[in-house]
Amino acid sequence: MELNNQTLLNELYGEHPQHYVAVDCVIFGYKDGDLKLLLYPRSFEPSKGNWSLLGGFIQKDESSDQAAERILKRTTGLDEIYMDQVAAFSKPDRETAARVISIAYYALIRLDDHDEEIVHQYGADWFSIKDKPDLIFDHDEIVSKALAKLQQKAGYQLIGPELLPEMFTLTQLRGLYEAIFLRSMDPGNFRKKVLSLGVLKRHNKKDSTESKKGAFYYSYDENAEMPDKEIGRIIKV
Amino acid sequence: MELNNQTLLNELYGEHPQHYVAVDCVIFGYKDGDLKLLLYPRSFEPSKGNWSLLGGFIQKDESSDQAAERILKRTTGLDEIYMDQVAAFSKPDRETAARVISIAYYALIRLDDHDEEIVHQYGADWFSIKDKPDLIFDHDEIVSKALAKLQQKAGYQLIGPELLPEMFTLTQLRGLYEAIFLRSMDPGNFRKKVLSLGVLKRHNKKDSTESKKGAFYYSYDENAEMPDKEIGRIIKV
DNA sequence: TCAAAAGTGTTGTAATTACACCCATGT
DNA sequence: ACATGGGTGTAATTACAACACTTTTGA
Repeated sequence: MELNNQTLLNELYGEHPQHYVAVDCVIFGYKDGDLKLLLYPRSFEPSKGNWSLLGGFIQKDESSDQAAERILKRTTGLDEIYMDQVAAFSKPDRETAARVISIAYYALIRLDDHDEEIVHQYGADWFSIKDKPDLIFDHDEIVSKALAKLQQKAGYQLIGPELLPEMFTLTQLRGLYEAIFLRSMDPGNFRKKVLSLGVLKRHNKKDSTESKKGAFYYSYDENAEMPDKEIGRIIKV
Repeated sequence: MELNNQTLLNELYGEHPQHYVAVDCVIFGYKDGDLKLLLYPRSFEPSKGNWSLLGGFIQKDESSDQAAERILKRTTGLDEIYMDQVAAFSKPDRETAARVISIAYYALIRLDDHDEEIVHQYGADWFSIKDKPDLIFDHDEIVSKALAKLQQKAGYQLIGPELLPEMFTLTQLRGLYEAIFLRSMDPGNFRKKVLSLGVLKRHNKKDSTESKKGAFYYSYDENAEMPDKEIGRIIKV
C-alpha cells in the first residue's frame, strides 16, 4: 500500500462492497488404479458433517496461491505440492450462510508420502473419483472442472512424478493415466509414446510386486529437458 | 442468505478479512487481419491516464459473470457477448492503492456491430495485439493468459461467429486464425480442415470485396451439431 | 493480360491405432 | 505348465504439411 491518504482511498474504493474470499482445494491422489479425492467432513454449520473440499479463507497479505499452500500444509502436513488454479466460483448464493467467493485449486499428491494421521485427525478420507459422495454447495461442480483441467494438463505434460513414488514402472504410469482419463489405453502404444518423449530415465532395479517377470523402474530424467518445455500431446483428447 | 442469526454468522466468518473483488475484461476484436484489444485510459488515481483493461467491482448480489456482463454492457453498449473466465489474480500488491482481487475474463466481439461512440466516450481505443502499449499493474500478464486461453479454445472449437460478421468467407476465417495464433497458415489445408468439421453452411452469395474471383460466404450451420459437441483439433498446437 | 485470391488435387511423411507375438517367472 | 504382465514389432489407417495447378475477374 503506497497511498498514505486514507480519505482518498475510501473515496476510490469505499463505495464498493467487500467479500469473503476463500480457496477450495481439490486434492487428487492415486492408488490401486484409482484416482482418489481427499474429502473433509465440514466442521461447522451450515452443512456440518457433510463431505466437502478442503477450504479456507484468504488472509490480508497473502495471495490465493499462498493461501492454498498454507491451508494444504496446515491440514495435511504436505509441502511443495504441485498446485494449479482451476477457476473462481462466485455465484452469490453458492454458500448458504454468507456470500463467499471461492478460488479453486487442484493439488496432486503422492499417497505414499502421506501422513495418514494428520489426514484422519480432521476426519478426512480418500474417495475414488468414480465413487465419491455428493459434496456440499457447488463443490461437485468444482471437482468436475478440476478433473477437466487435470486431464488437459496430463494430455500435454507427463504427470507422474507428482502422483507416483519417485520411481515407478510404466505400467503404474499407464494405470495413473487410465485413472485420470477414465478409460483404458493400449499398453504397447502408451509405452512407446511416453518413452519417445525422452524425459524418463530407466533404472536397473526392477519391480516384481506387480508382475512375475518384473518391470524396470523409471524416474524423471532431471537433465533431459528444461522443466517447462512443451513435450507434445501424450494422449489424444 | 438463509441464516437469520447474525451473531452466529459473525462467529463463523467474522474473524476473516474481506476483500475488494473486481473483474477485468480482456476485450478481443478482429479487424483487418489483426487481433485487437480494447483498452481504456484509467480514469482515476493511482495510474490515472495509463492504459488498462476494462474493469469494475463485483457488487453484493451478482456473480463475477454477471459483473463482467454488466460492466461490458455499461461501457461498450454490447450485450450477449461471448465471455470466458481466464483466472483469478490475487497477489496482495497487484494494485498499488488497495488490495484488490481480480477475476479476469476475455470477451470476443465483432468490430462491425460495435458502437464507436460509446467506446470513444470513455477515451477507449483499439490496439493491435502485436503492438499494444504497456498496461498498468499486472494487466499485461492478464492479457497474455487470456490470449493463451483464447488460442486453446480456438484450437478445439471453431471461433468465428463470435468475432466475424454473421456471414464470412473462409479467407476471412483464416485471417482470424492467423491473427489469433500469430502465424500464417496454408490456405488450402485450412480450408479443407475447417470444412471437414461439418459445421459450416455455404451460402450462394459471394463476397467480392477481397478478391477478383469472389468467395462464397459461409455461416454456422445451426442444425449441424449440438453446440457443445467436440469437433476435434483445428490447428496443431 | 496478368496479378491475386479462390478453390481443388497430389504426394510424402508422421502419428495413431490395432494388433500379434515372444519373454520371464511365480504359483 | 500356464497365466500374467513386460516388452517389441508390424501393418493399416489417418492426419498433416507442402505445394502444384486450375479458375475467375477487376484493374
